[in-house]
Amino acid sequence: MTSQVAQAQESVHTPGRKRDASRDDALRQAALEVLAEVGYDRLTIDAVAARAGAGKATCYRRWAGKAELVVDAVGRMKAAPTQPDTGTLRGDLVELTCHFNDVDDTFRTDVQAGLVSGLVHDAKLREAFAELFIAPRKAVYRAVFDRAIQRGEIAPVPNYELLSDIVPSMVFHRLILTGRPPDPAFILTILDQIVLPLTKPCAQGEAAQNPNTSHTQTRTTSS
Amino acid sequence: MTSQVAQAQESVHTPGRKRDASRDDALRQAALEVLAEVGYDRLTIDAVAARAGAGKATCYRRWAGKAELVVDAVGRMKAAPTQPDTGTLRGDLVELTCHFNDVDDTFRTDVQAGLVSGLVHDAKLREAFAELFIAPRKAVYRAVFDRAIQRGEIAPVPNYELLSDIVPSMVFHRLILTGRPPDPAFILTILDQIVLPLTKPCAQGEAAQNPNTSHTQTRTTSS
DNA sequence: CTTTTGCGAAACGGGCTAGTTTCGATACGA
DNA sequence: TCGTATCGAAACTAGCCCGTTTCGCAAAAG
Repeated sequence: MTSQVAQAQESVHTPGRKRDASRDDALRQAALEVLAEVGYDRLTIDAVAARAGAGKATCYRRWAGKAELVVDAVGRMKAAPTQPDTGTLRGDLVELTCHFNDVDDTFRTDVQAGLVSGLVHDAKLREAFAELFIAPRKAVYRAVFDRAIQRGEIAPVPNYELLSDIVPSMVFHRLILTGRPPDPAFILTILDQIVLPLTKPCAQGEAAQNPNTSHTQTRTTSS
Repeated sequence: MTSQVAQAQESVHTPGRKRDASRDDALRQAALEVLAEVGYDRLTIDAVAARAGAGKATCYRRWAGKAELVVDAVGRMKAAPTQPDTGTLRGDLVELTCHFNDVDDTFRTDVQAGLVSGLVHDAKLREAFAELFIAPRKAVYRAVFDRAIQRGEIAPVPNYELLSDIVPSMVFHRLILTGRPPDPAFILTILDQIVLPLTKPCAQGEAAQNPNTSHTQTRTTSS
């Protein structure tokens, strides 16, 4: 973006001290930590620079401002890697959701929650978030469902994209509204009571439309 | 809360000019509008007072600060009233979700989105939000499901609370991450492909556990 | 009329933040 | 060695916001 980048790549003539690449990483890491702790809108360049043990000038020499720094830092976070293959759909989903929501490693969750306050206003941040968190998640979910289908474990699901959004949506909802980090038991409940039942052939999309052809089997009295 | 309230109710002796009740409403309404437009953390008392055509002193004479004003204003919003009774579960849910998410009236949605930036940090605001938005929603959902059960339309659902969170969660997720207001088609898709299928008896909670006893009936070939 | 309070408007002090600039020290190339 | 660019640190300008206070005026009670 800035002129320094072009100079660094095109090493025409480079007098003077070289830029310390370790400062880039330190600042990015500090930005992620501050982001996780106080959220996007309360993140200040001063706090990031201080945590990195760097001067503000060093920071502004690399990024134009807060938005660019955060987007770059979030963008370079190690994307969720594990493509689980436990042999069962449930096993894959459990590992997947627990990993994506980082039940064990709270840092990624905190970063995600910290970004929320910025997502509302900043469209650029929203794009970066969608590309860096949502898109890879969707891809992994697709692979897991496809493997289960090829395995013959479930019938083909036309709406895997919808299914793969259930857990993240409900965890996100819970996180913002209650302020509590994702609970493994909560995730398992969603999986066992919502997602997995929907993969059964009897519940494939053909709902309602004719609500009066119902099953009048159970009343409030004893069955 | 403040001493003025006690004085107003207990009219012992009230010298001087009376407080203009219309200023309360004007300030609350202005607060909601600013909240919907710029969000909680970017809301300033100055902006609210200016929009209400009032002085800041008038505002601070009634509320201690930003948090109290917003909580009071949100709390006095007309709560979702319509207890739908269309005769079918699907009809009730459609009316319910579309109303709660205000497909037609975007103001309530904007207020909700505007609150998000404050929910992350402010626990008090989170409690108010939960009490004023979540609790009544949950109650209405419960009534709708209960009526469907009594009607014999569906089997008793032990997890109505979980089911009633699906639509709001996914709409919320979509709202924050894409920035787009809730789409009626999206809501209908969730209802018909997720919520309603789960009310069928074959999909009642007993999922997975034994993934190998699967139903190897349907392959990718024609059924 | 006088007193007391509410009203809108404006100003003020204190605090926080962004982004720039300065300073002495350090590292690199010519 | 000399020039240049980076480094951390700090000072600095400018702006925004909060919460309080002041001011002139309007209304209600004695």
